[in-house]
Amino acid sequence: MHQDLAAVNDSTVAGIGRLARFFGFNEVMGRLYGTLLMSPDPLSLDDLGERLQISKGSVSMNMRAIERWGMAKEVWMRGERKKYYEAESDMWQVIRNVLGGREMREVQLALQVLGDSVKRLKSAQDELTAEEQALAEYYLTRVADLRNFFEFAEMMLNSLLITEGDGAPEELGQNLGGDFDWGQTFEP
Amino acid sequence: MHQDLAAVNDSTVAGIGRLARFFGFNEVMGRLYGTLLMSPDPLSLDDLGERLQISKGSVSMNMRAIERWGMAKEVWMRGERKKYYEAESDMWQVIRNVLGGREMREVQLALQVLGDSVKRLKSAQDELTAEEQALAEYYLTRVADLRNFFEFAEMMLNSLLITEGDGAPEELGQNLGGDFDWGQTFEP
DNA sequence: TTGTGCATTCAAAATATTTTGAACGTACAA
DNA sequence: TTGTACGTTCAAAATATTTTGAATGCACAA
Repeated sequence: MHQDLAAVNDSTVAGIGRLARFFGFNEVMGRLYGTLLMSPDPLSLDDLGERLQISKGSVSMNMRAIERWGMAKEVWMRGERKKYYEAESDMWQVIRNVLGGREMREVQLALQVLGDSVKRLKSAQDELTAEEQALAEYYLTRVADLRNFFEFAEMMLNSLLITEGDGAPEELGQNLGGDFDWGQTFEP
Repeated sequence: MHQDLAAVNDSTVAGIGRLARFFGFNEVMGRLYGTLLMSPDPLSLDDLGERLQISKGSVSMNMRAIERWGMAKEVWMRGERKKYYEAESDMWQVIRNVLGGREMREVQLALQVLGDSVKRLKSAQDELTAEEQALAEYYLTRVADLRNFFEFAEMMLNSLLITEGDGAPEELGQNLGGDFDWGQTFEP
C-alpha cells in the first residue's frame, strides 16, 4: 500500500490507542477500534489479530469489551463463518455509549454515598460533643460541596445522553437551563 | 472519635479514591486528597501516612503529584519543620487544574496528528492509483469526523478553563456560542 | 559548622493488569 | 450426525504499575 496511506492509518490507530489508555481502557482496545474505524470494510477477528500482531485470545476478549461498550458491532457476511465487526463511526454515539455505561454509574454512586453521609451526620447530631459537632459541621460543608459538584456533572451527562439522533447535541445549554442554580459557588 | 463521623470520613475518602482511579490517577492519590479535604486542619506527610497506613515514600511521591496537579498546596506552619498540606477545596478549580494540564494537552496532540494526516493525504493525491484514491477519500472523511469531534472537545474545555473566579462556570453556553457550527453532524 | 529532623529518591519487592496459547465448546455445511 | 472451522475461556507468563524502606540529601536551629 502507498506509504502515506499506511502512515495515516498507523498514526490514527496509534493516536486512538493512546486516547483509549487515557480514558481508562486498555490500549489494545483503542487500537482495535481505530483499525476498524479506518477500514472501509468490516474485519474478522483474524484480520484484526493479523494487523495488530496480537493473539487470538486477546482479540476475542478485547473485541467483546468493545462491543459491550457499543463502540463496534457485529456484521453478518453471508456465506462466511467468521465474525466480522465494523466500528460505530458516529463519535457522539460512542461518547454517549461510554458515558452512559460508565461515568453515569460512577456519578450516581458518588451521589448516593454522599446522600447517606448527610443523613448519617444529621441523625447523629444529638449524640455529639461540642467538638464533634464542629467537625460534623465541617463535614457537612465539604459533603455539600461535593454533592453540588456531582449534581452538576450529572446534569451535564444527562444533557449529553438525552440528546436524540446523530451529531453533536443541538444546544447543550438548553437541556441544562431551568432548574439548576448556575450562580452557585462552592465557597458560600 | 464518634463512629458516624469516622464512617463519613472513611466512605468519602474511599469514594474519592475510587473516583481517582476512575479518572486515571492512582487510588492512593485520591485517598490522600480525600483525607486532606475532610480535615479542617492541614496535615503533615506523617499524619497522612499514619491515617492511610502507607509508607513515607509513597506519601511523599503521591503528594508531590497531587501538588503538581494543583489539587493541594503546601501550608507553612510557623515553628514547624514538617511540610503541611491542605486540599484545594474548590472543586471547579481542581477540575480546571486537572483538565488544563492533561486533557487539554491530549486534545491538542490529537488535533495536531489529525492535521498532519490531512496534509499528507492531500499532498499524496497525485501519486495514488484509483484504488488508493478511494481509500484516501475514505480516510479523509474519517479524519474529518475525528477532527470535528476534537475541535468540539477543545471548545468545551476552553470554556471551562477560561472561566474566571471560583464556582461553576457562569454560563457554559456563552463561551461556546458564536464561531462554532452547532448544527454539524458527523455523517454528512 | 554541626547535629537533627525531616523529605526525597530509587532499586527491589509486591501487586495488578494484560497477553498468550492450548484446550475446549459450538454451529454449520455436508 | 459428523467433521471442521471458527470463537471462547482460562491458567500461566509477561509486562506494567505501585509500594516499600534503606540510603541519601537538605535546611534549619543552635
